[in-house]
Amino acid sequence: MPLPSPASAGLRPIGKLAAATGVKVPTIRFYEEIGLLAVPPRTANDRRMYDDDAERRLSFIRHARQLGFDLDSIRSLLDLSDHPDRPCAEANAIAERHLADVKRKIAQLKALQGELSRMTAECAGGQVSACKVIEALHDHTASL
Amino acid sequence: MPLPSPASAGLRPIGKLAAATGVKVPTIRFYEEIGLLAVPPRTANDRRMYDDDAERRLSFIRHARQLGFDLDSIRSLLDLSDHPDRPCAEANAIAERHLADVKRKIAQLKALQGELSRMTAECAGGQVSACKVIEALHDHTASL
DNA sequence: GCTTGATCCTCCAGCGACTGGAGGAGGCAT
DNA sequence: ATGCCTCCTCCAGTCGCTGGAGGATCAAGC
Repeated sequence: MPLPSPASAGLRPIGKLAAATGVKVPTIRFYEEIGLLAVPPRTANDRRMYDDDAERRLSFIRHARQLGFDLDSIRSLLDLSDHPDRPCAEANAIAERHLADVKRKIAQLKALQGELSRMTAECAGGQVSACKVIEALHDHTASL
Repeated sequence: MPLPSPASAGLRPIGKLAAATGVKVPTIRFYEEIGLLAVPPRTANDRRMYDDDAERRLSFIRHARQLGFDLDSIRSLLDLSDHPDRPCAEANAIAERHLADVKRKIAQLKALQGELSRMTAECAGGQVSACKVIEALHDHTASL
């Protein structure tokens, strides 16, 4: 047996957790601060020690963030994940709401893309006084 | 003649400017604070008074914001707009950089859209324990 | 002239989701 | 024992606003 510390199976410090999950150290502390991640046990010298469960939870958060969910939604999703007996309608609703958001943003960005393409395409590269980009921005009749 | 105030042709207070441009009053003050909008003259009682030029400048900023330019880019674009003799290459570069950014974001969001669609489509509406949404978030092999 | 309500002023805190730095203590490897 | 790495806390900054407190002033109606 390695050490007589209390049930220290596979505990790692915050840096290892960060490396394992791809979440930066300050971000992990931030998640703890806002109550998204449980307060972990500490060593005698105040170092946070994390188990596999914490890693799973953090990975969950990371995936959700990569998918663009905001932290409040993730809070709800984690809560649901902790209660497998509850109906999954709420999880679905959160995901679909987010999907609708994403679609809306795509539409918006495509409109921007169109505008910007037109602006840059028309610019022949002379002086600012003839610049279509600057002109378009001065134009009151912007089609947005 | 209306008033003997010094050359007060078409000056309006901040609220009128806000109404005319669609930019909120605190935002106008914010733009002034960060040096994007020139410090306007004040009345004896400290009220800011704006002329047509200020309105044109603010409209320019607003259009640029609607097109998604960040304030630093807008600062540069305004600067260029003030110097019609300069070549417009820089303006073009700013617009094209932004366009590339927009395209990148669209691609990213489309990937998200795909992921989210798949997740929600597969969910049959039972319990959380069988929820594809929650499952996908727990899954380590997220395809992003 | 007086009252009422709108507008203006300054200052400051907050949003979301982190990010990074200062300043210091502790741990690990040679 | 040396030296570097990691950890700790606290705090300020990012971006582009937004809104509120608390107070002064204006314009219009009566």
